Amino acid sequence: MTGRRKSPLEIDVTEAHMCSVNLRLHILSQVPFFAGLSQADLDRVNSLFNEQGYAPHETIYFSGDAVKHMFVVADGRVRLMRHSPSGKDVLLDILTPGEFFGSFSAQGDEVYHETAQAHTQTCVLGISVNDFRAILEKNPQVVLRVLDITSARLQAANVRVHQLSALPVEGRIAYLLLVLCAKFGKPGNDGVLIQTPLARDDVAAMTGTTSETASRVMSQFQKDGLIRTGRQWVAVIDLFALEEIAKAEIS
Amino acid sequence: MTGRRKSPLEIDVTEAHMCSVNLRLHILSQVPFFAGLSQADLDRVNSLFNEQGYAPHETIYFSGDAVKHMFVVADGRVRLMRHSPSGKDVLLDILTPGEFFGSFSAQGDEVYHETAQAHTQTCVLGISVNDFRAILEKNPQVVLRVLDITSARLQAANVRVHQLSALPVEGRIAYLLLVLCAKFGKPGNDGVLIQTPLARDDVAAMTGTTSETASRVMSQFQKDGLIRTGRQWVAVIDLFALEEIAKAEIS
DNA sequence: CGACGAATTGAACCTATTCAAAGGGTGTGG
DNA sequence: CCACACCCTTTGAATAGGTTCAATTCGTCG
Repeated sequence: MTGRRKSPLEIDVTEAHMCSVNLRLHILSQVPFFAGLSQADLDRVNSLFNEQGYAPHETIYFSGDAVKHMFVVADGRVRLMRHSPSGKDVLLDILTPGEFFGSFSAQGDEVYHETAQAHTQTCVLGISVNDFRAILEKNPQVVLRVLDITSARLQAANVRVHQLSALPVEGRIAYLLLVLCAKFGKPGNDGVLIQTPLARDDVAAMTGTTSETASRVMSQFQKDGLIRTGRQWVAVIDLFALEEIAKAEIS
Repeated sequence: MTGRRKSPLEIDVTEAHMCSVNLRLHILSQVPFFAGLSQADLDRVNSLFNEQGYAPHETIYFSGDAVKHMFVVADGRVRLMRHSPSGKDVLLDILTPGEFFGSFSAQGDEVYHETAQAHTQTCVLGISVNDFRAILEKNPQVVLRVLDITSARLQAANVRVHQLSALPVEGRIAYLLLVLCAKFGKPGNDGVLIQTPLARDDVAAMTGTTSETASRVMSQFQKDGLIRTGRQWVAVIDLFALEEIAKAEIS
């Protein structure tokens, strides 16, 4: 019935998207900062989470909402974004199973600073900030891991600041494709497919440009044989060439 | 002898810039994540730090250097920056006494991802990453505080990404001045003086533009009576107007 | 005072945005 | 199974915002 589809993306068409208990435990054990816990601790932690399914474009929380939960992606893709009154939204990140979002500062923020939205069919595990803080206070190694992850994200954010400040659009898009490739890449027939829906709008919102410009740049990349792309999908063919473009700053 | 100076900035002209033992202890006790320690612990921590003086523009470490120390600013101002091959540097932050820099992920990065440079006469306290990690492992509350600070910085970095993506230069500079005002502002005769040397180049490097454009924008701000500015200094007069300009697009 | 570095200002140029219209893939409903 | 409608994508042309290069002015310190 979908034999006509040209898109190489594997899509998940489950209905009410709930995850099995097995999947839950598997996911939690894969979350980097719970990796060190014993099976017993893990079971206890698991019982503190409750799950929730979301359809594409459904909002998990809005920027400005009071902080109540910390979340882990169990299945699907979650978008983290910031809004502007002008309507020009910024896409901070696309999260994949095992990644967490929401509040994770120990102090506890008052409100969320970004909006979380289901990007695909999604199952999300949530834990109240109080419960999460209790886990942090009881398990010092967990805090250290959370700190590591937060540091890495700060790192990545600074790279992005650098690029937005110093690189032209071409370079920023080239770099973005490399990052997404490292995160979502599945080697396929020709090139590495970025296994997530990815519209020109998304690329634009992640690189601080417009969908038209993103389209122009990516069309050029395709003409030059660096990528293959279609509606909502991209596959990277020539990683090395993209690296060169991302690194090349107008001397 | 400096009666001819027009600059309202208070500058520090000490020679070899070393800080007294009293100052050291005072600074360390003010560092947010050592705030909870007992006097005895504080003394022990203090003995693990060694101090170092720097003249303006001296480099504390280079981006790419192997990570060996974590630092705390004791006196003066420190610049954190990233380089580009093109020479277009990005200024990530200007640090003030009590703030820390260098590596602080528990895992330990291999190399520094940014360059630290003295912005003024500066005294810096350094601790080896091993010693610092030992403190983290012994004092869980300290880790929680480090996590909070890191989260706050991630927060700020994301705001910057948002602005670079969605705001025109005018708005970004207006916002920067507000941030610097909150951090360095000293109320004075007319307006709030930003108590740190601040060249047009610096403003440009923090907002992703050129010094010429920064100059044009700030000249306009001055004409409109929003700020007073001279060589290497800025005082903010109309906070509210700047907020309006900065908010023009931000939620 | 004199010299150097910082700031200003002008004009040409260029990148990326904006507005607009046409072309294509996807999946739904007939 | 086809056809249509919807949304994503492409492409074009005009415009604006910022950069670049260059020349001048100004402030600060020796």
